[in-house]
Amino acid sequence: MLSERRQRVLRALIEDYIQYALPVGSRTLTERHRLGVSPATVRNDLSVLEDAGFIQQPHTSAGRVPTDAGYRTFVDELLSSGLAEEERPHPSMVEELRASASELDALMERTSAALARLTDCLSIVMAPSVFSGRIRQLTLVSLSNYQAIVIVVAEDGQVVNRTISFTDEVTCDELAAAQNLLNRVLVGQSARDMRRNLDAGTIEALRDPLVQLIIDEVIECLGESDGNRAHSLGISSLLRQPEFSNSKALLPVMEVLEDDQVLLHAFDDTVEGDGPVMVRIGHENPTSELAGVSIVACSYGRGDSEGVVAVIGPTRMNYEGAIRAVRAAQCVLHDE
Amino acid sequence: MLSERRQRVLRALIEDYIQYALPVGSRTLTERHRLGVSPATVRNDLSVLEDAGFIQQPHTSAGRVPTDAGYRTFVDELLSSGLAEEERPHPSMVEELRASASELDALMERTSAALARLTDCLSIVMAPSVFSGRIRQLTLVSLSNYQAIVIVVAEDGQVVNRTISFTDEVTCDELAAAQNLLNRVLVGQSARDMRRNLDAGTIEALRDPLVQLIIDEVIECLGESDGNRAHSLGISSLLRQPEFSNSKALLPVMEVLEDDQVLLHAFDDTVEGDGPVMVRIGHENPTSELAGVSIVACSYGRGDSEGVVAVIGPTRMNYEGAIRAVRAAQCVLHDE
DNA sequence: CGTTAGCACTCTCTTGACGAGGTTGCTAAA
DNA sequence: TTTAGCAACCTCGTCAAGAGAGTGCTAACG
Repeated sequence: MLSERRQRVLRALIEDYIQYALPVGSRTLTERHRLGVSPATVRNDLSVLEDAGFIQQPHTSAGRVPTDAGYRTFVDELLSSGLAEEERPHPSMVEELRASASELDALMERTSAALARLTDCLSIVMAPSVFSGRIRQLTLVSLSNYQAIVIVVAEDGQVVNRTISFTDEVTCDELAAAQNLLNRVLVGQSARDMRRNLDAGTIEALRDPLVQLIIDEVIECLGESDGNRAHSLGISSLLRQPEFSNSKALLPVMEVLEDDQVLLHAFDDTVEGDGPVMVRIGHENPTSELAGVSIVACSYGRGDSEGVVAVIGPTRMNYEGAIRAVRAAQCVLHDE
Repeated sequence: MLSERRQRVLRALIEDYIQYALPVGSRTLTERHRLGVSPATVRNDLSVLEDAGFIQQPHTSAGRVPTDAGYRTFVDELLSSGLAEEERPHPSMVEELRASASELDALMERTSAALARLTDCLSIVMAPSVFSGRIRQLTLVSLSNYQAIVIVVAEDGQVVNRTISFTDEVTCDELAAAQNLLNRVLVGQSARDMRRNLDAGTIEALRDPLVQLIIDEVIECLGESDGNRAHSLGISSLLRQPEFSNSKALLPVMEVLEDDQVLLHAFDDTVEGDGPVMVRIGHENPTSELAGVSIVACSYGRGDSEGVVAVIGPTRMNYEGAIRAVRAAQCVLHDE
């Protein structure tokens, strides 16, 4: 266990490094913080902290830099103390965003933009899963005798659509009949439910091939669209950070980000429910491509279908600000 | 006017520079191309080409590098000769993509991915404007007595939606009545038409405040969504290019790209109709942020509403490949 | 007159040396 | 346990020198 002073030293070092992005030495530390001890003492402490794995030197005779483990204790301390739940974060942001966007997509987009601006990080806002959410209504629109669009409105107001092609001619009347039937049977179910029922073969009416085709397409479409409803902004914010000034450092991150599949699963273990904020630091990330960045994320929404809001930045990010901002975004998106 | 040999020299230099990304000198040029003259002669030619503004030296005693004007003549030559229209580009790509995606959004996404991969550039695919396209059908879905979703299906199958809030209670019956009325009056019109008719006050039935509110929202929604339906992929491709190895060079480009407004207007002057490919090189771009990159773009679609497909890369991009790929994408997206 | 060879010149890039600046670890004293 | 002092270490910037690459110029050649 670290003595109280050594904790203070670690904390001071991390704060300085977050601010200046340069290795911090013992003298600088005593000058910038009222530690009440001499540089020599701090040097001893730094040596202990290094042995404990919280900090390291880029090379002999440079200052120290926090390790992932160092950030981890820093963040844990933050989360357990100063950043108490009761603090209402950025009330202006919440109001402003709520007022500006009447539609979920727009709200997500603006929230993402605000998040990127506030944190100087990349931000990601993923819509609640429409696959696990219930269906409110289903509409079929004929494009021709061989094509139609199926539009699904989810319980929470999200809308997804898909074009269906028929091998045989389908009249408008048949389409209307199918629409009525499907609405009677499917409303209130999720795609997950549908798949289960379909496998079980419970419902007699669904034997009709047209209806079956449409259901298949709906299920597939709902599944696919989960990956596509992510807004991400703030690459330019990342580019401004010194750790990404050589773009080689950014490449792995961008590769992950441009691959929907990876992105979709990057937050699988985000705590469920309107829960606490998850912070993953550097090598704590599941994929090696993300070993150089930290992710602050939490889910939002209620019940079956939850979205994710997250920021990604260098491990030297402002964790306090990021956690605050992500909490605020969670508020904004919660009961829209 | 340049002599035939000097044109060959210019072309050889540009091809080499595109390939190796290093300044090219006279000796290298004679070694890599069968120019049939000595380095000294090439030196004279290079001097002439430099005076004419087609190439420049990064510093005395380096090789030469093409200027924007140099690329311009190179591209004009390409467009007028080797890259004849009749050449069917990448037939496998067209087929593969067409088969894989039943929905416009998915097709755009995949086309964008293929384009980025093929060209090693950033690719942008923008959906046809739903603002200028005609409406096929309009659906209202009640969320509560004070909220509803309006879903607009465009003639070409695109679907956009928006949540509307009412100040006074609106029953399902009222909503249904409004839906019927709106479908009778609006189908076949574009948002542009609507605005005109609304201003003129031509149609008596539209005096109803609920109907009027909905129309307003529809028009606004269609206008806004034009900016949001862009798919862009390939940032990682750009990051791999040596000109963007220091990310400072990428920053202005990313800032433009993350600003929907700018992006929307970046292609305003793209030739209309299923027309030729537009190439804008470096400083030919309207905004100074894009002075370091080239854009190869063309529009696709027919009639009222056209989309745009484009790639953005360093001025040292493979113009031939990019033009081919953009044409192929135009084919893919044309009659979907 | 266009083309070519030769040569001096220029500029960058790399290398090595050197000093300045900053930080550490150690030791001995308070 | 804390502190002051000191030697050692490493990086970074500058500087000089040399290699390498390429140019421009001049004079000769067909």
